[in-house]
Amino acid sequence: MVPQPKSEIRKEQILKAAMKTFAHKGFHDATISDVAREAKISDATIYEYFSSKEELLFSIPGKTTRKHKEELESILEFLRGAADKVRCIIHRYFWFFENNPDYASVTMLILKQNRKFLEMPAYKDVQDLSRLVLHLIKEGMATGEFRADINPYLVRAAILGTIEHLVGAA
Amino acid sequence: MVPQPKSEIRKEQILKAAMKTFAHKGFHDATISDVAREAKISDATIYEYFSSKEELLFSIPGKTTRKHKEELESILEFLRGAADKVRCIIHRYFWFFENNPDYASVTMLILKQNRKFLEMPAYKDVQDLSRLVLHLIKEGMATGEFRADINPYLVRAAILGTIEHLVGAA
Amino acid sequence: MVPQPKSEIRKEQILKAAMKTFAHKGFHDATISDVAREAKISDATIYEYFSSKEELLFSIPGKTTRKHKEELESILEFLRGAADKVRCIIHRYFWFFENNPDYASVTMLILKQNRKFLEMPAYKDVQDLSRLVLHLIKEGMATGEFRADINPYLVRAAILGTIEHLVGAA
Amino acid sequence: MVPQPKSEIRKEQILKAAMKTFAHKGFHDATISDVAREAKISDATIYEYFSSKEELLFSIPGKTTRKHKEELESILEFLRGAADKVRCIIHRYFWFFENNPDYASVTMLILKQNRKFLEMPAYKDVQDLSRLVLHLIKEGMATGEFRADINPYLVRAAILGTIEHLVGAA
DNA sequence: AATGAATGAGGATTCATTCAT
DNA sequence: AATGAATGAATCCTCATTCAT
Repeated sequence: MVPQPKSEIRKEQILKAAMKTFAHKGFHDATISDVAREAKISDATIYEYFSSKEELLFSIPGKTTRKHKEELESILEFLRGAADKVRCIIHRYFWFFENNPDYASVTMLILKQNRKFLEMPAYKDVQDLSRLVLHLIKEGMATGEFRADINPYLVRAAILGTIEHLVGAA
Repeated sequence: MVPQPKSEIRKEQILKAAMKTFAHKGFHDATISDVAREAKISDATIYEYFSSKEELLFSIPGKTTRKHKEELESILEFLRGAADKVRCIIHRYFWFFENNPDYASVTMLILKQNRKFLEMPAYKDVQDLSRLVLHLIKEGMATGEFRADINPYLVRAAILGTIEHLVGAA
Repeated sequence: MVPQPKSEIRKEQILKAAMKTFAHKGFHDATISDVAREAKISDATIYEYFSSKEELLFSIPGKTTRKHKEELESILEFLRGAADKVRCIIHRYFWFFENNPDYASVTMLILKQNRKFLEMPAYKDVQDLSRLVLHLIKEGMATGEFRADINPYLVRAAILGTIEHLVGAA
Repeated sequence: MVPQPKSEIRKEQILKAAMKTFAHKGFHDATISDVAREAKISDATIYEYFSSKEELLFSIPGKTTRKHKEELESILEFLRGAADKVRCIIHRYFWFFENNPDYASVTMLILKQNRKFLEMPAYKDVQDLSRLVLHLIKEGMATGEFRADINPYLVRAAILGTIEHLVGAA
C-alpha cells in the first residue's frame, strides 16, 4: 500500500459517507448536511473537496468502477473459452455488488437515470463492460461454444438484465 | 364507455401531464408548476385533485397497471400451456411499454426506487404479475414443458430483468 | 391617474423598500430579508416579482430616471438660451435628489460602480442627460453666451461633478 | 531610505495586493483568497498582519494619503498666492490619481461610501485637505485674488467634485 | 371549480476567520 | 513566520403548499 496524502484520505472518507447516504435516502432527499454528519465533518468541508453536491455524486464511481473493470480484465486473461469468461463476469458482478450494496444502489438506481452522468467518462467503463460481454457472446457463437442462432444483443440484455434485477431487488 | 364525471376527466388530464413531466424531468426536478403548465391549468388546481406532489406521483400507476394486469389475465384464459402464457406476458409487456414510454419511465425509474411506493396498494399489482410469472414457470416445470432442473426464481429474474433492461435502455 | 393592476402596486412597494434598504445599508450588506421586512412581505414574495437580488437593484432606476429625464426635456422646450437651460438642469437635479435622497444614494453610490449596470438600458438615460449638458455648453459657446475659450468637457465635468459632490456629501 | 523590518515589507505587499484586488473587483466581490493569490501568500498569512478583511481595507489609505498630504503641504510652503496654491493642489491630485488608479478606485468608490471609514483617523487626512482648500479659497477672497462674492463652499465643491468626476470616469 | 397571490420551510453554497502544526 | 485544513454563520433562492376570492 502506498501511503496516501492526507487530503486523499479525507476525500475517500467523504465519498464513502456520500455513497452510504445517497444509497439510503436517494440523491435528492439526502442533504449535504446528512453526508457531512455521516462523515463527521462540517458541511463546508465537503465543499473543500467537491465543488457541488452533483460533483460529489459523480465522483462516487471513480476509481471503484475502473478497478472493478481492470481486475476483471486481468482475470479474464487466464481463462479460455467464452463461456467461462462470461460465467466469470457474472460471478464477479454478483460478488462485487453483494459486497458493495451501497455502491450498487448509487450506480444502478441513482446514476443510471442521470442524463449528465451518461455523458461522463466514468460511464465509459460501464459501457466497456457491456461491450465486452457482447463481444464474448459473439466469440462464443463463432467458436461454436454457443448456439449460432441466438441474438447476441438479446442474450447480453438477458445477462445484464438478470443481474440488475436480482441485485436491485436485494 | 361509461360517461365519466367532469372531475374524473380533469384528474386524468393532470395525471397525464404529470406522467409526461415526471418521465422527462424526473420527480424531483419536475415542479408542480411544470406539471400545471403541461396540463394547462394553474398550480393550485392540482391541489384540488391531489393532496400532494407525492400523492400525484403515486396515483400515476393507478388504473393503468390494474387494467394492464386484468387484460393480461383475460387473455391468458384463452391460452393453454405455460410456455405460451409466458410468451404472451412478455409480448404484452413489450407492447405496453413501447406504447407507453412515459409510463415505463415513471414506473421503472422513479417509482421502483421509492420506498413508500413499495408499500402502496398500487404496487401489489406489480407483485401479482411477478408472482404469476413464477407460478407459470413452476407450472411448466410440473407439466414437463420446461426443464425440471431450472431454478424458477432465477428464470423469473431473467425474464423480468431482460424486459426491464431492454425497456430501460430504450 | 390610470388605476394600476394590483401586481404593479406590489412591485412598486417592493422597489420602494429595496431603494430605502439598499440606500441605508448598501447593496451587499442589505439582505433580501431586510428588504422584505421593510416591505412587510415575505422573502419569497420578492422573488415572485424579481428574479434575483441584482435584478431588483437594477429595477430601481426604472421609470424614475426616465420620468426625470422626460420632464426635464419638456421643461427645456420652453426655455431659450443655453445658460438658462443649463441652470434649469442644475436646479432640477438638486431638487430631484433632495426630494429623493435614497434614490440618489442608490444611483450614485451603488449603481454607478456596478459594471453590469453600465451596460443596461437604464444607464442610457444617465448618459443622455450628460450628453445633453455637453451639447448645451457647446451651443452656448457657439451663440456667444458662453466664452469660446472654455473646454466644454471640463465644464460639463465641473457641473456634474459639483452636483455629485454636494449631493453625495449630504 | 530607512531599512524596514521584514514584517513591514510583507505588510506592504499585502496592502498592494489588496488595493489592486479591491479596486478591480470591489470590496465585497473580492475574497480574501483573491487578495492572497494576488500577494502570492496563503489566506491565513493575511490574518497575521491584519485582523479582518475590513481592517485590511481601512489600512489601504494609511501612509499613502498622509504622504500625499504632507508632500503637498511642503510644496505649498514655497508658493505664494492662494490661486497658485489651489492650482498646485489640483495638479497634484490629478497627478497622484493618474499614477495610482487603484488607489483612486479604492478611496473614491469603496471607502467613501463606508460609514465606518468616515469615523476613522485615516479619513481625517482627507478632511484636512478639504479644509485646506476651503481655507485657501477664503484666503484668496480676503486678499482680493478671488472675487469676494463667491460662495467658498460651493467653489470648493466645484473643485473637488470636478476632480472626482474626472477621475471616477477614467 | 379555479386560481392569483403569498409564504414557510429548507437546502446548497460561500467565505471570513481560526488554529494546530 | 507561514499555512493547510476546517468550519460557523450567513444568505440567496426554490418550491410545495395554502387560501381568499
